Amino acid sequence: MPTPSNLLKAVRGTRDLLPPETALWNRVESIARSVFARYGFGEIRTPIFEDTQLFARGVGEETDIVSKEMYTWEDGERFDRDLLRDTWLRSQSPAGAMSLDGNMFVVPLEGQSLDVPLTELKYRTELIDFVGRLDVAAIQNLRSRPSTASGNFCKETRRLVVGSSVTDNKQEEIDGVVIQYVRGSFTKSSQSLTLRPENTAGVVRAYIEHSLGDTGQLQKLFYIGPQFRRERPQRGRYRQFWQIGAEVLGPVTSGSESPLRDAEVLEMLATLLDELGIKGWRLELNSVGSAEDRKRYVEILRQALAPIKHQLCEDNQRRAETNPLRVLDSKDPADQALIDGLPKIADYLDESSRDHFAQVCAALDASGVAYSVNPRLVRGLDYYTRTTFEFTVPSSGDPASGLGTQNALLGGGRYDGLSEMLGGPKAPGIGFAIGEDRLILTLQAQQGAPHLASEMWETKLDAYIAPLGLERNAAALALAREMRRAGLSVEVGDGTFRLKKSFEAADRVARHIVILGEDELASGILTIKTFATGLQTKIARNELAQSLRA
RNA sequence: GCGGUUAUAGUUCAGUGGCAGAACGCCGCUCUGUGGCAGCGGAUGUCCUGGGUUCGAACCCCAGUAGCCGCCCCA
Repeated sequence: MPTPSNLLKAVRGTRDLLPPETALWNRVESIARSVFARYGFGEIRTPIFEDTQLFARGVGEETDIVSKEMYTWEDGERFDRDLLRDTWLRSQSPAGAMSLDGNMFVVPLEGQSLDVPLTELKYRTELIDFVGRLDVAAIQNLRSRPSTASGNFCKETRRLVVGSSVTDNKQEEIDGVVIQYVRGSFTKSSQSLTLRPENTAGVVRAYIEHSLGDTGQLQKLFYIGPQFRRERPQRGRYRQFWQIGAEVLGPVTSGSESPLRDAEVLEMLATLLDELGIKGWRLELNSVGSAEDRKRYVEILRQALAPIKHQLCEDNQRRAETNPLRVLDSKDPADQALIDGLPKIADYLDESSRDHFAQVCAALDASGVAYSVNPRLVRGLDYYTRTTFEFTVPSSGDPASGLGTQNALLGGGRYDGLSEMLGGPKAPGIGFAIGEDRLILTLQAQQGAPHLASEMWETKLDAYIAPLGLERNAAALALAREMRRAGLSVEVGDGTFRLKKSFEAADRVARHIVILGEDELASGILTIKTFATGLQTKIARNELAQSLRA
């Protein structure tokens, strides 16, 4: 398709879903709703954007999702330059730098005029008080100076500020740029918001906010909706993607911690995939233990990796440093033997976690749900504890997949500490999220084009009304209203169409054509033709709906 | 963020320096109130954008943008 530069298009990583494909989406969602209903889940709809802190604390500040893949912006930002200038004049300013009471800002050493909009000021948290950000012009200005900042100046500045607690009049210098931090008491001027990158944190936030735990009841909630991550698009990965997910959580006394809940969720997913008609799915299961188990294990893993690291591929060497758990996920064939020799997390679980996992497996065995334990299955999000799982379909190379290299259809796990991480009461839980985009791709690949064609066939309308002549248009719409109110699906043509054209149009979209000409209007006896049989009959207007329904 | 690849009609695509093309779809006619078939005719283009080379560029060169696929990472 030609893509002229002045044409507005869906932005990178987003797309339009059009009929008839949307029929498939609706079918998937209605099957999901019906399964969830049978397991006692109710629907929850949380906002599409939340306070950035929710994801920073819930998902994990150090995860890739939070550190570089979120759509985040400052909402309600205000910048009153006159006020800033006044406060600056009143402040004690160290030589070569400018200081603003209650704010942090950055200025080149040579001392520029303050008329240049050097800073934007933002309220962040109580601890940090304020975060300054160079505006675009100022960054370019700094970059063009030979002895000053490099390309990641902005990132570097942000990290320094966010990561450190600010004391009065702290000052530092980076590449010839003085950064001055000052405590202050500005009123709140903006809030950092983020498009949700996943929905579990939002659900738990809502659970806390509405004191759902106080009901004493186990909460079973499902959601269907878009999520957002700023990733490079790829097969089955979009920047706005859809997830179907569910969460089971509640106070311990409601049984939320029971391994039965884990098994029930897994068994429900098996049922859902079967009812959707997904073929060849596999359930992979593991336990990552408690938060403490995990921390201990990561340390042990790090130590085990240290002596053999140099034998691993480049990617894994890096992972060994930054995120040892990811080494376990590596598919590099040369490294498999070494990876198999690494300590297994199963050996470092405490007794209750081990026992929990054994009971989950026993319940699955009893319900006849097939699974395989994958000791290497670790999840990227910080909040997971104990049970983690993934459902996959046959991977790349297999045409039945449709997913390319992304063979995970859904993933999830237990998150016993998440509520407390967000400042809520103890509320153990387990949940999952299905990548709906991937689910659809898989269904399309497995069921093929004939399925989609039949989907269209089912949506053919009951009738197409062909008015003959412009004078019949009004009567045609009136007839359509009558029939639609009787529950029929009807399309109306236009009186200017030649009858031949009406027939062609009608055959494409409807099962019957109703001819509405002068004779028909006068007599009240309508002419109906059925496309499938080619039979044409005359039917009294008041018997029409009845006859077409048959 | 990195790599590969692609970009021409509504769609799928052909076109390796010399008039902008095919198939399907769309519109019309053959056929004034009867579709599917057939024949004939027609309309539709920023050849992704900008620059360069050339008498001449959809085509060659440079840069950019976007799609797709993969890597990183992750559901």
